[in-house]
Amino acid sequence: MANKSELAKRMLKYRNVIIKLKNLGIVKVFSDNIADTSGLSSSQVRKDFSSLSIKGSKKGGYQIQYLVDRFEEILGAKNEQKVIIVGYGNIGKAIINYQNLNNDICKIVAAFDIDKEKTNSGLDTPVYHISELDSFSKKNKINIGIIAVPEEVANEVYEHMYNAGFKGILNFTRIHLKEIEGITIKTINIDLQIENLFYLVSLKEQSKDA
Amino acid sequence: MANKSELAKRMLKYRNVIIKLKNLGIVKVFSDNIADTSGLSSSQVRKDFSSLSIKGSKKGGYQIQYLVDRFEEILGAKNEQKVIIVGYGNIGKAIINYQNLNNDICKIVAAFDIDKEKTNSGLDTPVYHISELDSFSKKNKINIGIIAVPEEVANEVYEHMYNAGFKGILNFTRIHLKEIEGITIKTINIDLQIENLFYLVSLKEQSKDA
DNA sequence: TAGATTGTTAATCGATTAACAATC
DNA sequence: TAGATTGTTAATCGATTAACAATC
Repeated sequence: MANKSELAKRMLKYRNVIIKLKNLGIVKVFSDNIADTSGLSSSQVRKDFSSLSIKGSKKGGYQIQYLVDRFEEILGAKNEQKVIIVGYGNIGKAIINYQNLNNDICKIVAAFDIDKEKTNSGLDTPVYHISELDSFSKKNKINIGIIAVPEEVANEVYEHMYNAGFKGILNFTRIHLKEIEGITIKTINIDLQIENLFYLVSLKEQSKDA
Repeated sequence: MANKSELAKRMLKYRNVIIKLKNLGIVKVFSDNIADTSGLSSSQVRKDFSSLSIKGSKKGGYQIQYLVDRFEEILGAKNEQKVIIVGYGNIGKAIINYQNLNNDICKIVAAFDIDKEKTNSGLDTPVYHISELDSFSKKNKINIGIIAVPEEVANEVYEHMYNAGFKGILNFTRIHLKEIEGITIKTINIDLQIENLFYLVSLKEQSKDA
């Protein structure tokens, strides 16, 4: 289960790293180089490449341009995609700011909120009332969205989006959204990560004292 | 390796979920309830609780107040902690906005940037020149920081913070920062998550067509 | 008692790593 | 050739799950 998702994550890492190496003017790389820059083991790099039918030459390593091409082929050309966000509170706004800057991966083309006071179609990222979500996403063929609403309504919004035909959701709330057949969910829980960091650091400090 | 970190992550999840259940007025829970709300299996909940010496009663489940107390004991009281952020560009600003809102976990008390034009000690979150990082963090006993600088300088900033005695780093760049003895790193790569989501969704759509 | 749930052990599952033959 | 690196298989490692005895 974690399988596909983890490999996919590594694939994206590989592509990013490879593009960076190419930009540095490097022409060929060894599994070791890629391992170092991506924080993985060389065994894993070779294993993944092998499973993706990416060929290297013994002794010669991998041609960087070939890698770039292969990954583009496998992952699809990297063209900007459109997403919408539900929830135009402070967090929603912060995400919009974060995302729409120096980012060629995706663009948040609209926000939706239940509060009519917040709607404003004159902004760079227009804000519509939630009741317009279905028609907007259908019209613009958008099926991936971000949830940045208060926890209490996260599941409700999730269901709404599911019914509206969304296929992918990026969840910024602390609530666990149960994955239903036909929809993929990713959760980014920044608070949890920070808490986790604090906890791990405190653990280390304790064990050092002991 | 992933071990400790994964368990820690689940522990934080447990605490969050348990507090929510308590706030709903629930008095006792079964491993099943916790599994559902946290997206884990009941086996795992029982196993984790067991390894944390958290006792339930057969048939009676777990007393919620007891759970709250135990987790507080284990994880430490949840009091706000201070962090700083390096990088006061758009992303840094977005993170500051995100973090300092409705969040009792941590507070970003200062930002640092190399650009003197950006320094401004009059803001809610004051911005200082990077040269003041060492003295500020020492004076305020801060050893956890966020990196939100351009990729090219991420490793440089990382080294700087390491030398300044930082113990934990939350990395918002796409660069892999190699963990050194004595410092813990968490990376939050929002772009990668979104890319990943797009990729997984497209995979599913393809397999459906086939 | 009958039914339900914990606590724990054993089985499974899968991911990662080690190792090395093939070979450039 | 000698040395180095891939590609792949086998071994390891650990995490998750299943199952069930204990027991409330």
